[in-house]
Amino acid sequence: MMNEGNHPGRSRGTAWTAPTVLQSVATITQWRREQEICSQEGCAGHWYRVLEGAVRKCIVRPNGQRQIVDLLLPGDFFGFTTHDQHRFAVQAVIEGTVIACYPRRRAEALADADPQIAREIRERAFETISRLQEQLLVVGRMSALEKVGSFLVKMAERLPGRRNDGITLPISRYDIADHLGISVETVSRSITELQHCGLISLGGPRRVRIVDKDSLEDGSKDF
Amino acid sequence: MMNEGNHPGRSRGTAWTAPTVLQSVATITQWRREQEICSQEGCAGHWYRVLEGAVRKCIVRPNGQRQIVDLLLPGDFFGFTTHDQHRFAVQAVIEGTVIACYPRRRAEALADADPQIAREIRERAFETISRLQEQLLVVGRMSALEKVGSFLVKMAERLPGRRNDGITLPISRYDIADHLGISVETVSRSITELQHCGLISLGGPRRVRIVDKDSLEDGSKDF
DNA sequence: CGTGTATTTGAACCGCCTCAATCCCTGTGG
DNA sequence: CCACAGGGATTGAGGCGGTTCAAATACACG
Repeated sequence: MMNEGNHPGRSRGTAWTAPTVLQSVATITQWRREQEICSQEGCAGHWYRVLEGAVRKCIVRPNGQRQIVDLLLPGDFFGFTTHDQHRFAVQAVIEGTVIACYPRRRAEALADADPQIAREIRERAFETISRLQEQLLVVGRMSALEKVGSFLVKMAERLPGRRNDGITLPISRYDIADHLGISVETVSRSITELQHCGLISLGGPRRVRIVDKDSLEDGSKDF
Repeated sequence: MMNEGNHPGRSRGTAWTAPTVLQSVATITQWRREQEICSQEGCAGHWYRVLEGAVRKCIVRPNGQRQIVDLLLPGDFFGFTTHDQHRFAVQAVIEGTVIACYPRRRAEALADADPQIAREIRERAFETISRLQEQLLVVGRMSALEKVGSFLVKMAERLPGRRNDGITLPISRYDIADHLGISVETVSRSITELQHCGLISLGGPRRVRIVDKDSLEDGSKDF
């Protein structure tokens, strides 16, 4: 939407210590808000990892509906695909998002040479599978309250902000809406209602603290 | 629901030629309708592949809502997980479902010894990732008509029934409902409506032929 | 032929989407 | 410093779509 000069800056030695041997073939890049990542080169030839910030993988349908099929946070890999990354747009959500990029050919050569590296890549792929399954559990809920509630719990688990002093959502209500397949207004109303029920507490729109995790996940509470 | 005598029969040399070197450590088992697969032993220690039939991975919430988080068809792998297969129930959907089971330890040892096998497992994991992403695109739709339409298209692509003489759905309307996060009645009504619009044609409840694939996927049609 | 399950259809209610307006916060420029 | 603009977030009102409850139908199996 506001993406012209498309050459990201480079940086070395970011805050995130990447515990992977793939490090040796990685290129670290930094991206601006709403900037398209790797879309022009076809994606299929590289694997990626988010080191800082947040990334969304999305698609816009002919109707105009946008779907955010995946939301990547620090530590998450993406680009694990069999064929071409067909129709997905990948873009940085927040300013200063840092991405590690691994050329697929070279990474696979490393894996062929060292079983330990092969194991690690396999493990990362399995993590991706687990993450997508969790996401299906969230999006597959029937009521908006359940979707938003379980989404917030999942985010709290994935975001680094430890010890229950709350998290800072990296994405807007609009993103949450397109991620869960509901409207922005419903997202806002749901969050407000969850707050009134005492299941969460807010300190600003993006600051969320999980109060009653179990009720949020079950969706079985009286509300 | 109807799962007592829990010892599956064994069979060798099924119709499905499994094109994988993992074959050497595979145990082939056959399962009855609604039979629980591998749930008691904790799943985490094995990888699986569907050779015939169909398998669902699901969860039942405290509310009583059942969610089918994954639907496995012939050729699909499952059990690619990092930790324990936490809370999922895996069960055969149709009679005579054939599963290949690979002990994780032995399979990983094979991968360590042969980069080619490691590549294959990696590729299978990537296929799983692609499948889950496709699924997220389907359940993430906003209208029931779009969900059901794109679901049918995806099933037609995945099921072996080649040449557009139609497919035979391996699962019931109830399964589709719990898979898409909508009610059974809505599934039925959606299918009826898609038929009336001429986007699909039916020959019995389970026999579906895709007529207008593009309109089904876009969901942008006049309806 | 009876029983149970799967599927379809109907009717009423409610949740969510849509459209619209308002509020809030941040940044910008006079 | 204030005015203004713009995007994000919230709130309100109305209509539609989907859930729920109920019943009818179709079909397989013993």
